[in-house]
Amino acid sequence: MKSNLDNITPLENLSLVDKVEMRLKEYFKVNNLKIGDSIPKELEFAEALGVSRTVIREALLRLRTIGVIESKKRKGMVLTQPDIVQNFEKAIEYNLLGEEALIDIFELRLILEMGMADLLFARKTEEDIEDLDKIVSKQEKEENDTTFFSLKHEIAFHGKLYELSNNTTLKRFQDLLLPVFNYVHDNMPEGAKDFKYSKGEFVTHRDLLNILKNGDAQSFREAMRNHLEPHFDRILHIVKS
Amino acid sequence: MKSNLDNITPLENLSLVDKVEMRLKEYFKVNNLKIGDSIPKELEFAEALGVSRTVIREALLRLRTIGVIESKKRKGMVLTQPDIVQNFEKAIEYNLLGEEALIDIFELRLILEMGMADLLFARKTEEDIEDLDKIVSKQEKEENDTTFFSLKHEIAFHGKLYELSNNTTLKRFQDLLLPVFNYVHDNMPEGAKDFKYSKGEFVTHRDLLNILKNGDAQSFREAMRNHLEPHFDRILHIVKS
DNA sequence: TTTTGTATTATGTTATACATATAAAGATAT
DNA sequence: ATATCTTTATATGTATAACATAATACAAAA
Repeated sequence: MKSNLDNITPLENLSLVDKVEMRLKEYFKVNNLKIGDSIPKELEFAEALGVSRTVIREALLRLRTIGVIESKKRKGMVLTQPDIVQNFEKAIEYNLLGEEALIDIFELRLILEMGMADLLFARKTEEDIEDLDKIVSKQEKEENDTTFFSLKHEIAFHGKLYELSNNTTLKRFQDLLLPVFNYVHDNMPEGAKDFKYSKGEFVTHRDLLNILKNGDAQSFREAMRNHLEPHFDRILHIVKS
Repeated sequence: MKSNLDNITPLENLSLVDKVEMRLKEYFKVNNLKIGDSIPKELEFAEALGVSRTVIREALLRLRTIGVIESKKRKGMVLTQPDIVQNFEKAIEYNLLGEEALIDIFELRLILEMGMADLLFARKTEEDIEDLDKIVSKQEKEENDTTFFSLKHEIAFHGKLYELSNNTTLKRFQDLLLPVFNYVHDNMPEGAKDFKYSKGEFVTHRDLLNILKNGDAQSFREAMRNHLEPHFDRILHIVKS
């Protein structure tokens, strides 16, 4: 007789709260509840499901934590549109992300900047261009004065690009990715600023802006690729565990 | 006497749990706790902060929900690496995302696919190419047989691309974005399949694969842009509210 | 009509007791 | 001495009951 433990499944080890949460999710689905709809009060759920109010509260608290419901005293609880970025944000606040996750996120940001060219060209407005112009001009002036490279301008320019995309989720995403970006930037090895660009010259924010004015998405992409080359160069040579 | 309510600020309206959560976060920071470290038990926190165990539990539950801590009976609680994608995932499961958020996410996916070319070329292996080849061959065969366009192949191919990136976060991200992608795809207006490509011809998966074999990142980007043109075309003409 | 007080109600908080899983120590067998 | 089986202590999980608090509705007063 051959023993095979692959065919035997462990009996589910779910807590009551886990089960209640599943039931709640099912309840929302079956009743086709939408944003703004209110749900029964805790005691009613407790009675209906035959568990204590404590368990119901814990399950509901989970939902509140991920932003699916909101509760108000006396009024009860209503379904809300979850803020998908917010949870991300909270998790990051605790500074518990490992090296690998940080690298992943850093890469993610490079990917986003490379990929959003089409959106920029489709959504840009005259005002946006003017704003960008101001940002670039200010940078040029200050850098002339101080010969000091400031992350501030970096953030202002690239942040504005995300704004141009007119994609709220994307923009908020980058807001949240900024600290990570800074972290990796700060831990940059010495001499990284003397980076040798393969094409010989560096694409500046001014260059990018000009392309945004008169060029097309494709040339913007390649210019951005050059602009980000030092970062790409560093990242692409990291061997992940 | 002129009454002016601008100079009076509302006193903060935080719940006890809110405050406790802040204290906990501070506690982690001050003690410089890292992943794997264990934290005091509920009763100790309760006593130290002078609140009931319930409140502590609710605050800790929030942390557990976003994946910052894990708890085991008798053992206590330990800090864990938060799974940043998981929270995203949970929020989406409740089908409460509004039209605008869905569009944002759909755009995000297009951006990712456009932006990851460099990563693909830096990380691709012989095996990856072989796998992709199998996927494409299978698709070609089945489509010849049935003349039936299947999302299955679409998912297999593009999913594999994400895998190539060797970026776990990115890959998991697209896993989670798939349902949204399908949703938008399913709600595609009739006739979208007869889309007229601006350059006259359609870049197939086979074409992309060949570029991945012998070409470079830049040409891959432009090929991908063509491949995704119907999606871009649709998205870029949506006027957001 | 507007303001102010009052009752009501659902969530927020406290307290206490018990259930349950499990790590750790101790006992037993090999 | 090692392995396996019991026991025990313990921190989280669940239940119950009571009270606090804030927001709402509604009545009373100005």
